[in-house]
Amino acid sequence: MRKAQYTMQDIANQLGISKSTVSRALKNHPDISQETKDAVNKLAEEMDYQPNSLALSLRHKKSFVLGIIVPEIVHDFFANVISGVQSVAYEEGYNVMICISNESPEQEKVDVKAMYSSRVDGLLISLTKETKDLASLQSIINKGVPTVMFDRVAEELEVSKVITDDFQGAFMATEHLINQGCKKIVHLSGPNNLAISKLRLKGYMAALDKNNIAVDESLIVPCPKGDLDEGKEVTKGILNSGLDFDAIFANNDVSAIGAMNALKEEGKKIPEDVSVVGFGDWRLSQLLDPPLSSIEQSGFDIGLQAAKLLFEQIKAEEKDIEFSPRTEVVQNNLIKRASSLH
Amino acid sequence: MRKAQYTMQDIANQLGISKSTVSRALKNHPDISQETKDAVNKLAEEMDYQPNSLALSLRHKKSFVLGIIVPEIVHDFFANVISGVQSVAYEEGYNVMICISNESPEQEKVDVKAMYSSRVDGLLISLTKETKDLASLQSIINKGVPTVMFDRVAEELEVSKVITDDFQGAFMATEHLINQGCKKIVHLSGPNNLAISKLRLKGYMAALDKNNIAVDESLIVPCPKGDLDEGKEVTKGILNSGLDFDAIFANNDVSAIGAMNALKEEGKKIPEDVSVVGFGDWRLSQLLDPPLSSIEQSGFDIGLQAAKLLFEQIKAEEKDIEFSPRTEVVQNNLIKRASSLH
DNA sequence: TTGTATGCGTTATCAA
DNA sequence: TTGATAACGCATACAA
Repeated sequence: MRKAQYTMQDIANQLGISKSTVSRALKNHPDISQETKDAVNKLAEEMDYQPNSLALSLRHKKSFVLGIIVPEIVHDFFANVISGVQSVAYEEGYNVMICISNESPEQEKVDVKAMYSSRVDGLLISLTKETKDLASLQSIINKGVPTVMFDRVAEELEVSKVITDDFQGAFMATEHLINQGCKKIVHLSGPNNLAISKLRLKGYMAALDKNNIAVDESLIVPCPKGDLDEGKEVTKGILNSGLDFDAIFANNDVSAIGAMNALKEEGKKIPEDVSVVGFGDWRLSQLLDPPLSSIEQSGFDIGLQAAKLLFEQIKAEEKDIEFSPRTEVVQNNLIKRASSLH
Repeated sequence: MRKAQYTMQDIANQLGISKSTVSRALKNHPDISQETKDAVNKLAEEMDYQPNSLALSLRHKKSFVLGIIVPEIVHDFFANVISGVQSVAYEEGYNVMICISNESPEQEKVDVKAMYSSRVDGLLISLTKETKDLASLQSIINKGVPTVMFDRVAEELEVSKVITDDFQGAFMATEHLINQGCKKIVHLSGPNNLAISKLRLKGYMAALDKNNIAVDESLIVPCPKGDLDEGKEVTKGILNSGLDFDAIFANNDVSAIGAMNALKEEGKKIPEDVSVVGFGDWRLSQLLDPPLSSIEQSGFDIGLQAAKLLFEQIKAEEKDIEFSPRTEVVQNNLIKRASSLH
């Protein structure tokens, strides 16, 4: 049977004082005599007394818990986000409660309600791919729970958001290739309907433009599925078509790997014959042979920024200051190839 | 300013009834008239009333929260464990609170205390690599919090544990190679002082033994560091030494990739010339070219088993039944190579 | 310097 | 069928 927890009342009884004195002694209240404090602290130590956060939270209407809802967790990006959030939460003395919506909008709704029931002091959320109904999220926002969306955000909600800079990342990747001397850069582009695909394409074109390289439409090859086989096939296709190119900037990390595999099979050397850069988030870039340059969507930084933004809001609210939602754009990082650049 | 939350008292006031009636109506208590129930439910719906779990927890001395402490989260294995735990927790109507000890024993202690302060109904923990002092963990166990350790467990604690079957996994990997016709199987072995290395080596030897293949000591090559370069160098070394072999079973996934890279550089075909199997946990096995067979330490299953074991214990305790700690061993899975086996 | 009383939101016991 | 009250563990306004 689970032992009853020790409470302040227990300490008070043993010492023959009142529980409010114990309460004050434990938090080093100036009114309490050193003598009493010492006695209380000593006994608390002996009994291994641990305060009950639940009672505290109820009392203060503040749980010191942050909620985070992610679509999946077995994914470096989201794992990194959580890691970033945790690091900020720790500093602030907060705990983190996690829900995984599993890409299910229904689960997501349940999660949002659970977060409110747990009275989290703030909520971080990245939406499911299929989330349409924002009612439950809107509802928790209406209830005044500070909320920050990240990565997969909903434009229509008036909350702070943290997103990656897709344009800038693509720009960096492309310019990185240009700086290596590449002039005919293939872009494996993503689905046209996705905002991120468009932004990455724009970044690619902007970099070319800045460096006075004309955009060649035939170098922009769609890779909508973004899987390994597609990347491989598409790359073999352009190799066989005789298209002249000296680099590939892939919209997607998996497409990039597919492309690398195709290049190697066709006897091309990387990066001597063709340089490849991918856009994505995966620590295994360095396990590939040769290692792949990549534009990393820094999940950690996103988590960091999102959590900081959330705390700004939480603190503003505590002080009853108005807080205007804003959107932070997190810079991407170019993970340099381990081998030398040509 | 954060709006005040609605409480049962608010519903009661508006309806001119008492809060206890509201409480009963909301949980469909048989004593309450249908009329009242309908009125209460309707108003609760309108006000978007959400019960306060904190008050509930305090009242019931039960938080419906599971705590999980992992050394890191940006790691497929632990991410999978969390995923497995979540799936069980959801079914039981529990939430999950996560702490990341970041491989720091100090942080771990803080986390354990935080978990107790939050009055989690159960704790899952995988230790830091350097954890020596188990006092805080012992303390929370003494307080009667159901606890299950997984993967990195401490022998000396009398709690349930869930671990992977290293012997069986290595046995499977080796027999998989034998079944493909391999007879001279190199084993890239891990650090001698680690229990898992020994178990994997024993599994390798047992499989050979069962299949009447003599153990050749020269085929057992140490790869203590387990990094990419080591795997590559060691493999090149054995290739240059003229050692005759037709397969590699690597103790570690990264060593396996290093080995593959070396083989490819030396013009060996995989799996035609040499078959490779790794021991580890990484979804990218299928992104490699060729995809690598691997013995997967199923983090998800570990999480599943650990959580189930934990709930068994929680429920036994609620019913005041005594519960004896036990250790579950989770079977590994062999992820088959996508290409055909020879 | 310390004690008493009250409330946080909920449920359960006992009356009505 | 409903209401009043106490209790969960803690902090604080007010008394002493």
